[in-house]
Amino acid sequence: MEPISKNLDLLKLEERILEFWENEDIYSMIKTKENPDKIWRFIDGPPYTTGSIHLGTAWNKILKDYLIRYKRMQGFKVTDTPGYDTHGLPIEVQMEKELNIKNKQEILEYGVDKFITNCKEFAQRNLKIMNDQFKRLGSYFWNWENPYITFKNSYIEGIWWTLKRAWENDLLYQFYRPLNCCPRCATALAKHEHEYLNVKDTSIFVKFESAEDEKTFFIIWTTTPWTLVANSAIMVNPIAEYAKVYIKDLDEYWILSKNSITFFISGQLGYKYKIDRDYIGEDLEGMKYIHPLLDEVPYQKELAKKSEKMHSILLSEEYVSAGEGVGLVHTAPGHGPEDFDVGVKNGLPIFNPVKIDGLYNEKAGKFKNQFVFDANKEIIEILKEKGTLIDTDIVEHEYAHCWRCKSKLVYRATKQWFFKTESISEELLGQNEKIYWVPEWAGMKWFKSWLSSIKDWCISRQRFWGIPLSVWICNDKKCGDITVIGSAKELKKIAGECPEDLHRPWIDKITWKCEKCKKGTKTRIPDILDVWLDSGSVVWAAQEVYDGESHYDTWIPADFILEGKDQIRGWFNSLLCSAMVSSKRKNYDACYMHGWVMREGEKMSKSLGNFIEPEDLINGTLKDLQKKKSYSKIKGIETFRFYCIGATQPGRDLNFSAKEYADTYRVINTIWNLFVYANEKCRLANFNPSKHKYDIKKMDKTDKWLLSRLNTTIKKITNLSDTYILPSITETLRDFIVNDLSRWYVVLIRDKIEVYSDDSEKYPVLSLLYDVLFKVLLLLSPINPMLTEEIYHKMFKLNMKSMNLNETLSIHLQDWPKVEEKLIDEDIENQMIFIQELIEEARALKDEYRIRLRWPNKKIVIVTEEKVPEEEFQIIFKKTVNVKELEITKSFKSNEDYVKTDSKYGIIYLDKTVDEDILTERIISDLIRNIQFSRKINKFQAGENISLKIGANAPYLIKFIENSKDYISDKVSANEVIINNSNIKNDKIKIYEELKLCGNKDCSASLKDNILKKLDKESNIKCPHCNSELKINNIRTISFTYNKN
RNA sequence: GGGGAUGUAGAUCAGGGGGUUAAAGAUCAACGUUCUGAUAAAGCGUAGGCCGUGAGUUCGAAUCUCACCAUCCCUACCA
Repeated sequence: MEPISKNLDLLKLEERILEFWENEDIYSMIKTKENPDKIWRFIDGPPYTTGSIHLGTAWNKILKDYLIRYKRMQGFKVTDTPGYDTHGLPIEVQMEKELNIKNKQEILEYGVDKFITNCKEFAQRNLKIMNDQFKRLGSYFWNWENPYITFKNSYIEGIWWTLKRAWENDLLYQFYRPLNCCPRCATALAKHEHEYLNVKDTSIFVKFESAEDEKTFFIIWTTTPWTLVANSAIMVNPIAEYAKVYIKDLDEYWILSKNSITFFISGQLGYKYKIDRDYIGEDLEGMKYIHPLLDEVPYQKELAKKSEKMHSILLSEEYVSAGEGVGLVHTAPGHGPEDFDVGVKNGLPIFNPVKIDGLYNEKAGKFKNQFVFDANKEIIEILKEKGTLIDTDIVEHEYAHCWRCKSKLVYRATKQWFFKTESISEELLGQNEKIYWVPEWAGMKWFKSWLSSIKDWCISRQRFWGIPLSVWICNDKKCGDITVIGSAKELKKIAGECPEDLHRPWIDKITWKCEKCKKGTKTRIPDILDVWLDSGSVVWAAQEVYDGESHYDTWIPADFILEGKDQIRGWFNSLLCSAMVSSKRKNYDACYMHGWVMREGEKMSKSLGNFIEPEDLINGTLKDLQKKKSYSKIKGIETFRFYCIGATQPGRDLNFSAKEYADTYRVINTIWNLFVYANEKCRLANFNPSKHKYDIKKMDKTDKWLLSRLNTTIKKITNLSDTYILPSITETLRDFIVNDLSRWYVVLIRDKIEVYSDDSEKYPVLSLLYDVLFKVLLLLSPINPMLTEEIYHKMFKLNMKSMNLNETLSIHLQDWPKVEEKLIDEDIENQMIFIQELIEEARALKDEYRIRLRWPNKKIVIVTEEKVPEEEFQIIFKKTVNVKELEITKSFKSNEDYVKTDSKYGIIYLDKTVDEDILTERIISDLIRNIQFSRKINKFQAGENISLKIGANAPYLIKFIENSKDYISDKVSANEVIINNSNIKNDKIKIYEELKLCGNKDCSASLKDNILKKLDKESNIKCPHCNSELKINNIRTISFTYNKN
């Protein structure tokens, strides 16, 4: 057994262990050990390879790492393949920044092939960096050499398989409809890519002139003036009340909802008015108006010819509420899903004059090539000039933005490809019921609610760096036949060729003669796929990485996945949807959802400057930690590992606080100290685990209690791990190690295992402690893999045979400890709790009467109705409270010798009287304590002998010392004790100390420096223990001296 | 607008399918003190809470119901 360093330097320790794992290739030993028949199928949700990881990513990987390690120790073969999301806007946007490219057009000018190559390199570069960062977290035994990467051909083929299956299942279709598009990225976006941000917009009230009645206007309100260009109709609610109102100030008639008359006309505008006539909404149907921008947008005249209903009032009960606004809703079917709905129902042309980059096209007339949001102002100006603008308002509302570049999105009708997820909503909900969610509400509330309002999933994007849609369409207009390709092999078969790299632009070159009409050419549609489909299909797309074969149809659902709450609409959603559209079954059985890492209650973000990177913790460079000196030691990642696993309930945000993080370090330090202590005791005793054994039959109750607690703890942690209740694991383990082991068991066995102890139990107890500590180390190893590896090497590795276990090079080749049910004894645990409570109360009572714990008392009487604890627990009580006699009874008659306290278990009486024996023990224990302390200050080793000389200035003290001579020499390792009849002089050659005692003989308490200092300055100082007045000339002294070493 | 989570000591959080008990827990911080050859460790004690606010159900509510307020999140057609 090697010594363990008293100083815990986690930074160096971690680096050493990581190097050891690397050099010895522990990972391949783990893989060799795994049982191929018992698989725990875990799927890593892939992070984007956009840069370095932050604390939230670290948290995520550490939680996963805990379970990977745990399941391995339980004998599972674990799918430990990490993944990286490499496609999509996140990377394109970053790449554009790097290349100083401002928009899509510039990419085309730069060259798509070069751009794609750049993106791939960028992804690979970041992947390597992130790989190293994850490994540094201690999440080391993963298949980092061979992660699944979404840009690989084999992966792309997996996604094509999804498309083909969805096509065959009739769940893939193309459709023209309004969708939110990002004008900067020039692509359509799906619902899960919208980010709602609060913005202030100018809203306008506009009057549309009636085409039929003179001086009559329809009043509408909108926050998006730019959509007026494409206005096609006005909607009203058929059953709401409307009115035609005469506006005296303007000498004209307005039609609007009755509700809005008062607040709007007289309230907001201050006009005098008179109601001319009432309408019910349906009365208004078919009334015609003149489009307010007819001169500027001449195409509107063309449109008017296409449908009778253009520029007229339509009815919609669903989308118009008369309680809001003015009750008439401006409708542009090309710019809103509801407008679209109503437009289609009424046979209106779907007019979208906006290009994908947000600029108007030529059909917008005067506004051609203007950016829609810039046009707002001009439109308002024009309306003002025409006198049709009634009023403007600033409204603050939430508006959808691009998740990557934060541009305001533009609703515009466009032709896109969709998965029919809305139609399978019921099935999705049904599958969700069968998923085991932690926390339960993540699935049964959040995800359920998401799935119930699910819309068809728009999967096509008008971009470059992504998986190309494997859809080829015949360019013959009459034919238009569609082929969906499911693999590279299939493509080669049908087209005769297949590019080496399946990305754009190479894939775009693949065409073939239409096999249906024999005239046209099949050409690929230019779109790429929504990046969320990439990761959504991982279960089969990464099949090759998982087990070396591509067999998409036979995929097996993941046993477990774990991600943050943003994945409800992200990965959790895309996984389930892509499995359902392709295979009509679910692809994960259990799902753990965690929150986000917050900092002092705020979301961490680069813009707020409260962003923490794992390196800040590892190197101890976090400012909050440098502020306090005692925090400056906290380095490395092990503290964070322990902290983040237990810091918060499942599903809740982790509010990172430097203080709590530092508190966790104290726990780690206590655990370390515990092992240092045990290690030292074992070594001093020449403890040999294969020779010295404990025998369960001969054990006392304290030891049985420890084994019971250990097994209770193993059982609990095993249960928590199996049911994925992660946060309670560290709490349970901490409680056992710190409270039961360090603060209680070690205190009880201290005397037995001291170096000078010749207790017959010494070696059995050491053996038990050793055994329990090893199991603890195993329980801790998935949480703190590096710390435990170090201790394993120093203390346990060479002795594994003695515990009937194989000696392994790493602790991570050991198995999870088994619960020994028969050792769990509830009665013993309860009795111990009971006696601990009593001990606390009794100690508090001594404390109240200023009786030091090392001073014995004659007797304690406990009056209680509770069951009397067994003899052994009473012995523990007597020992730890330091009392000679304990009586537990149902009734007791007290006298003036006793003081008492009421406790929740009964009344505790303490005999506070002092006789000669008690007094001797008091004085001698104070003396011994002082000698011990002095030895320590002067750096004497434990067990190192001294030659001691003691003197005192009172005969009774001399007598007591004489009587206890042997006892003293034992305790302080003195091979010689000389007792002097008077005080010894300080000769400065030897170490000299003295104790000042209270002059009250029955007290004789040794006085602390602060009391003595006070006594020097002022009179009327009372002894804190006996309350008698202290006088300088009455103070008694014991002095001692011993050789320096 | 709709939905959800959270609200318990100075801080961070447990608990809570109503009630053995007059008394609501933990950890950290504060204060006091003890113990100690694990020693830049550890223990004990004290103080600190109308369990967000207000109603309701009940013999009895921190716990169940409703409303409201606050924080955060999700969702959405604010036209």
